[in-house]
Amino acid sequence: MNNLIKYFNQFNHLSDEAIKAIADISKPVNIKKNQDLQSIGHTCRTIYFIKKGVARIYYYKDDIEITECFAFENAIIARVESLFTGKPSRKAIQMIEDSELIGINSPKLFELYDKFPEIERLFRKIFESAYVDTVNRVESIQFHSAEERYNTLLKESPNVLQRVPLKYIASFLGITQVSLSRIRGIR
Amino acid sequence: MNNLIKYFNQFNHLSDEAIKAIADISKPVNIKKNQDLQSIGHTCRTIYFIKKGVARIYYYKDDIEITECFAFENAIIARVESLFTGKPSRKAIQMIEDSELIGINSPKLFELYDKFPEIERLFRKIFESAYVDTVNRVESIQFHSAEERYNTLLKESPNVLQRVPLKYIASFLGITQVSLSRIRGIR
DNA sequence: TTGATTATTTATCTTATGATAAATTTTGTT
DNA sequence: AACAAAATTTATCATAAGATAAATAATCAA
Repeated sequence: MNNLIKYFNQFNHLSDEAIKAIADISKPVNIKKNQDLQSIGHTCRTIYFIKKGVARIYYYKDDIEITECFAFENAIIARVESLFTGKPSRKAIQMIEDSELIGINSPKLFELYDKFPEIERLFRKIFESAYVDTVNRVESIQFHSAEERYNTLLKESPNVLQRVPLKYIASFLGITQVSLSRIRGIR
Repeated sequence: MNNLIKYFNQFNHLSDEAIKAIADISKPVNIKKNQDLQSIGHTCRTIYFIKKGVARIYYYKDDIEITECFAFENAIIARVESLFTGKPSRKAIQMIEDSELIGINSPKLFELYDKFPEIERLFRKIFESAYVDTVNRVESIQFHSAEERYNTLLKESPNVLQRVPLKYIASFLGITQVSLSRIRGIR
């Protein structure tokens, strides 16, 4: 839990009582490389914190698999379009490496919001921050070339190449694997 | 305020006291067609509710103006990447028609969160919903052709063509005005 | 270690969109 | 109404990325 508490403190300080309440609805999850953590069609009822490993969210469009995003250590991952709507998700979360996570039961978490406004505030701030990241991502896709996006990714996550297969990176960038290979070949 | 309260109730019911507290930090704003509501370089300290009119958020990339999004009646608009970070925004909000808005002072709103958890919850839900919309927007840009995106926009906002110049729609779709004209010409 | 599978690169050809310029239409102002 | 300015369309040529196929490289399992 230690890293998780450190992560929380970046957003909002919690009382010991609140930390205990979250610990009570959390449990460790270990998962092997290439396994799905959550599968397509399943409604999101768990928010995960990544202690170790790399995650990606993916979905299918016309039978082609598309990676929506990656998440690394000391970050939270969830399919928010299901978490916040209660609808089944068309997306899955897969762990790209052998991974250790902490799963927080989200229906129980939302119940805690009533008793602990500090917990509601914490997650409000976490998701506001994730929202800002997503807004910035729209900007990066909307009017940057594939090559610019590739270079930006390398700058922001220098180790992504070591840890994530190129085929996943390609669809994340919005291009085919062949195009990515061409862009990489230029230099 | 009536429509605003109706809008709020979609997300979270508020007590009369909470409504009064929000009313006390809100004021009407009227603005002429094509005027900027908030300008580039200015830090977002107001959240707007649109009673009448159409808004867009825009910014510049390499001296080219890009429209990030539109907002119509009975919606909220704010430059969240500034609202939530406190940093000056590289973006502006412009009203595309003569408009009537309600401006809510955001520093004061955030202070209300301490006294009224119900208000914090309301805005948490409002922005969670906006976050989900943005996640869906990433998906629409990431792997759909310009023509698909145009058709989706028409389906989602059938009256956008009547109210918004095509040059704004083009950059919103991530293409040039000339390309949009070509796509429209096909049918 | 070997063979099979999967990932990545390279090559060729096609296509959607960009850049630029010019023509036309619409809108706004006097 | 008439002019000017702005928005939209049309045309031409250039280019980045898609589709497909095949070659090579890396990974995995027996």
